[in-house]
Amino acid sequence: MPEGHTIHRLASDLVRDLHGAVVAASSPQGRFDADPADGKVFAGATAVGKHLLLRFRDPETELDVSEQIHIHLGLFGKFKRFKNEVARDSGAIRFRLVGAVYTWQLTGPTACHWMSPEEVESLRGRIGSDPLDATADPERAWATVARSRRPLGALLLDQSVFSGIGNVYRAELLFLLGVHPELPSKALGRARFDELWRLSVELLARGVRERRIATTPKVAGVRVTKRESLYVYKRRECRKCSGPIVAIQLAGRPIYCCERCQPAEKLP
DNA sequence: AGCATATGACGAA
DNA sequence: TCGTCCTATGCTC
Repeated sequence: MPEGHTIHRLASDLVRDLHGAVVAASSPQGRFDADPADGKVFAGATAVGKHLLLRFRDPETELDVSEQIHIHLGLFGKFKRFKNEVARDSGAIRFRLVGAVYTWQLTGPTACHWMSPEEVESLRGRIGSDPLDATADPERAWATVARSRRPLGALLLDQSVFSGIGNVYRAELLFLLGVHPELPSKALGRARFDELWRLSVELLARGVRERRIATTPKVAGVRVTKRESLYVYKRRECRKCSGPIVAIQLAGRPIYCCERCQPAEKLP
């Protein structure tokens, strides 16, 4: 389920398992040149929106490998963890990292390749405000939101404006905000933008903790069931008003909303 | 066994 | 806006 929370969680799990360890790296599928990482020290993982960057160090020279592995899971990608003795060569494994105890296996990514420092810099430059990045600057997103006539529901999926938000989070965020997905972005206003950013930070962070997207409240601190974890995404009936949930095509993908709780606004 | 489906993004037109 | 790529999973027959 790769929206930003998945990638940030992945980065911290990889660091927890492998940081400082010499790793064996390979590409059983043969579609990636893992050799530059083989026998190197795993030196860190960073999530940038939905992008994952992996760093390595040469154990002899103590020098960092200047290129980093750039991974983007896309819609189908998975990066799964196994105990070393259980991991096996099934399916199309693009990239495998073996540490002392755990093996991580990547399948189906949209991207898995080496990136030069310049390319990494350029990637960071084109990625919008990331709610999961403590140093993120929401003013950058606001600058676009305040000017654009595009529907807000389209901007939320545009990774150069916001990053890490995907199709589930965008639907849930707009529902919680009570805003119709087709509202022209510039009509949102500063107060509602601030609330949108606050909700994004809160919900994506919760996604990292719970390893899934959940936007409905816990009852007595208890984790809600999967069925009850979302307000509108792929649902038929609104959890608040029991009205119908409609799916509108926006930015090429369906966005689910309750047009009673998220009324279209009359614009001046 | 076969098929529909999926939380993404890109390039061509 | 459309077609294309990437793969696993869970249904249906």
